Amino acid sequence: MNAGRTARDRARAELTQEIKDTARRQLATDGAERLSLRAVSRELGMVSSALYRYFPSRDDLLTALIIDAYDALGAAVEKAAAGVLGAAKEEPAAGPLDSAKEQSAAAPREAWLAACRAVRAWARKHPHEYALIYGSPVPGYSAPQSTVQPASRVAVCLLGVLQRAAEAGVLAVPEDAAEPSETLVGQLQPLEEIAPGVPRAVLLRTGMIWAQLFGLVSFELFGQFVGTFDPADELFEAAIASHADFLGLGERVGQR
Amino acid sequence: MNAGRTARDRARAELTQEIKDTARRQLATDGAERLSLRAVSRELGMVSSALYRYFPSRDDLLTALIIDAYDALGAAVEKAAAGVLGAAKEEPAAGPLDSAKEQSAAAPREAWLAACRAVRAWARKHPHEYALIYGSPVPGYSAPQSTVQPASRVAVCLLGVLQRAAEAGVLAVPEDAAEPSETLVGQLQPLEEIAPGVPRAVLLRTGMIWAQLFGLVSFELFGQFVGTFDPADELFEAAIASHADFLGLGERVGQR
DNA sequence: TCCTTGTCAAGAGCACCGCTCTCGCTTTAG
DNA sequence: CTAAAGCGAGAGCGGTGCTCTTGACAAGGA
Repeated sequence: MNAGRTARDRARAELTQEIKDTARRQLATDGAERLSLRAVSRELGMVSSALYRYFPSRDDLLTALIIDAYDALGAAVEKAAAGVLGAAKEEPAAGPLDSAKEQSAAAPREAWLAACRAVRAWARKHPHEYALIYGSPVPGYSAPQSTVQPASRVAVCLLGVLQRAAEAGVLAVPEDAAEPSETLVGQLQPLEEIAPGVPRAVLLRTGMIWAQLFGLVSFELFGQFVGTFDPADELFEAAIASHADFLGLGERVGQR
Repeated sequence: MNAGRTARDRARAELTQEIKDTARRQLATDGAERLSLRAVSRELGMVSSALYRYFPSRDDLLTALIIDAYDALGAAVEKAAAGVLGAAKEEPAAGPLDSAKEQSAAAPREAWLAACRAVRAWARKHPHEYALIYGSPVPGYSAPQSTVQPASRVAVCLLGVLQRAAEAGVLAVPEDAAEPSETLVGQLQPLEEIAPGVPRAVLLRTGMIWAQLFGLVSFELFGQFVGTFDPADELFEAAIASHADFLGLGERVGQR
């Protein structure tokens, strides 16, 4: 990490980070639209043109912030899921066998719920960064290829939880789930590669739930709930519980 | 409508509409962020300052466009739902009694699905206007009170479909639906006033589904599905079908 | 009929924006 | 040691939202 060979390299890396930090701070106070290179450079005590040595354009700075945001959210969600799964894994011999089996059955569901809660918590903590990545895309701006890998981290993490559940044998394929059509099977291919072993019907449902999870968070954050579900805590809890049921992550195995 | 008393009033109304139309066109091509008063005035052949006689600021123009967008979407959804409900109402004596009853049972579900499809269709047809109302909120801008009524049109329409279903006795309260907590009952109050007769458990689920529906549309429109559910038609159909089941709008009454 | 009153488009101007180019200076690499 | 590359500063271009002033014009009362 500190492998900046020359002093110039180190200075450059530091200043690049400093620019991103100040930009992120301005993002939090004024929003993405009002983020201005000139204001950032002013706050840093340098002239605006010097900033172009580090980011070729305003959009490139935004792209860097977008990638950072995806990564931060992904890390938060991964940590939350791993926390539950790891904890359940570390104490397998705590109680009698029966209780241990129950625990390992409940762990994936709890990990799923924890991941969903982490998405909401991170979004509420960094609303402008969330808006940057899950709000309307910037007009002329089209997300460069470099964003797709960080962007997929949350989805990959959620799929990982389901795969763990499938491996542990606690993923009950919902009985009323229709087998996906031919077209859908093709579209599910990427998901299948990420989480082999998860039934296609569940993968399809994961696709829906994935989008819908962010729908809930976005509605809360963007103010669509004011007047009704203003603190959306309970609505969110009810929703992600029903999601877990819908995916076959029920603690009551086989139900529904 | 054409009650513009003086010629001046009429000219003013016309020009106001013309400004909105031009702005909407620019919105469709360049996005909200790049919408510029100067460009609008240039296209209209007037000087930029003259535009401030009609809209006190850029944000006010945006507000007008937002309200128009909410109204257009609301009208499209209402039309789609009414089309199904009206059609089912007009031919009650087409077949034998048994068939007629089946039809009236299926109508609310079809109306629900039609409304959801109308949301998606309108969004795909007017992506920038959709982004304006369901994307990230403009930074410093907070939605004025005048937007909340148009904003609620879609939700009211969806609730209306459910109420019709409840009145027709084809809304099967899902058996595994938990009764809302005290807090939630309070939050559901506004929904209850809009759609009296719909069970609270269903109202709660409607709140979730409402947000989740727009989550699906947003993910598709904002490019989150590229690489997987690229034409999202089938995913969307599967999702809204599961929504209808979830709400108790099943054609298979009582199931699930 | 004239004259007041209010509305209008136009223009100049302010402060800000993204971005480009040139100019010296310093650090690096050969 | 020298040439090249990287660096910050400054000037400048065309664009933006917005304000203020000015003069033309139409409507309505005396």
